[in-house]
Amino acid sequence: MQNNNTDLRIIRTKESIRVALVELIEEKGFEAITVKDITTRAKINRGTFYAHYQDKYDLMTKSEEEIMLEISKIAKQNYPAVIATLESDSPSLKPFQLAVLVFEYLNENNGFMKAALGPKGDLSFQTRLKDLMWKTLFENESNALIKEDSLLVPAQYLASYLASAHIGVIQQWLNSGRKETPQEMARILSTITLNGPFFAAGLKK
Amino acid sequence: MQNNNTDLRIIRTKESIRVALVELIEEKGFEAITVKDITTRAKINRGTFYAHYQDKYDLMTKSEEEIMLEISKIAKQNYPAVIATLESDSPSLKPFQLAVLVFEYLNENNGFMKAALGPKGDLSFQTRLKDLMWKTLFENESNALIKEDSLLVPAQYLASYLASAHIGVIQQWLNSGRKETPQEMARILSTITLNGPFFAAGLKK
DNA sequence: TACTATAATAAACAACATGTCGTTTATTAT
DNA sequence: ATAATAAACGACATGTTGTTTATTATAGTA
Repeated sequence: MQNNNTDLRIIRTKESIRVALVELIEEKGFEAITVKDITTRAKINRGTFYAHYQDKYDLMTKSEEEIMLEISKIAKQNYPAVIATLESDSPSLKPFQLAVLVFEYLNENNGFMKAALGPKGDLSFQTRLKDLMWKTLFENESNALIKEDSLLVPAQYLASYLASAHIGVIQQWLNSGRKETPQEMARILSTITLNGPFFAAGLKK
Repeated sequence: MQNNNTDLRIIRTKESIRVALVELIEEKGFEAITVKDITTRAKINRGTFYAHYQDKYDLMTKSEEEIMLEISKIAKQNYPAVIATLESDSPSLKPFQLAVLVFEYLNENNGFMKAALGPKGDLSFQTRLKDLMWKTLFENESNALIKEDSLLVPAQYLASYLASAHIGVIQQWLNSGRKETPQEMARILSTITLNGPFFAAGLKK
């Protein structure tokens, strides 16, 4: 009796499907891909694909879930410390460290991330990733944003602003060839957010 | 000899196609829509659709171009004044006024905007809209962002940050039922951007 | 009002993608 | 060695696409 996770044939098949998927998304975009494209590229029979996944959306969702889980772990393990630091007087170190971890993870999974977050990527993934960030910022039990009584704007717009802005910077980094190191990107993102975009631009003193 | 743009049959047909498109995007998302879906909903023959549009992407692109053109006009007419104000000492009035104009336009075209920018919308439209903002911020001839010599971060990340953040707030507003007025939204967006997100949250003094 | 150009229609077409079969072959675990 | 399982193969019904045909309906005009 073989195990689903140890049978070499299954591992090989799924691996080649994943590789083909990433390649094809970068080439023609997720929506333009057919199941036949994937199986031809992966050199497997079309029937075999359907033995493992319901359709291309099922494949994409399952690939995405693995990524989301990892990012979620990183965020949950580090977010409370970030907020605590922000509430203190020197909010400069911890947010930077969390950002470094995230950018290092993105860097390692660059192939999939670029494909999924790029202009030909998967809108539903981008939406879910934003939701993850949004909830981390907004719905967390010990969250400063919703406890704070001196908010100048509604908290949900603050969360949307931050979540979209951060993902926008990540997309720019991925699509322009990741020329900066994860450390440098973490510095950039922290600088803009902590100081405000116009201060970071030198347009406000 | 009838004119392409005045024949009532053509106007009626195109109008019903547009209405059907918006409805269907909200229901099942743009990518899941078939040409048959559109023509059934619009109560026209499928052949008639192909007499006016190449495919559903052609239809979407043409609908989007009208929107983009209007937004682009608003931005181009008002952006120089915004930058001029930012370079002076009291950068608070003009950005707000530009934002009001944009939010009023979005409010008027709420049906299409919600469909196209929503979670089931069109990724390529969102990408192009960001590009439009990005270029307005970054590539404009008389642009302070690229002239400024006291930048703390690379200008393209600043532009990506701002473009994504703004569209994120717009999406949040559209998807949560447009409870705030365009004026209120303009205030919210201006406040976060001019002061920085953490100042707006009261987390930074 | 009656005419005529043309838009809209119904119907059929080949090409292709989808998802599902049953059968055969190859590989794995015990 | 053998039972279990995955992969490959070919075939099938179904649905969508984009195009084309002959026919009907109608808007603008003389």
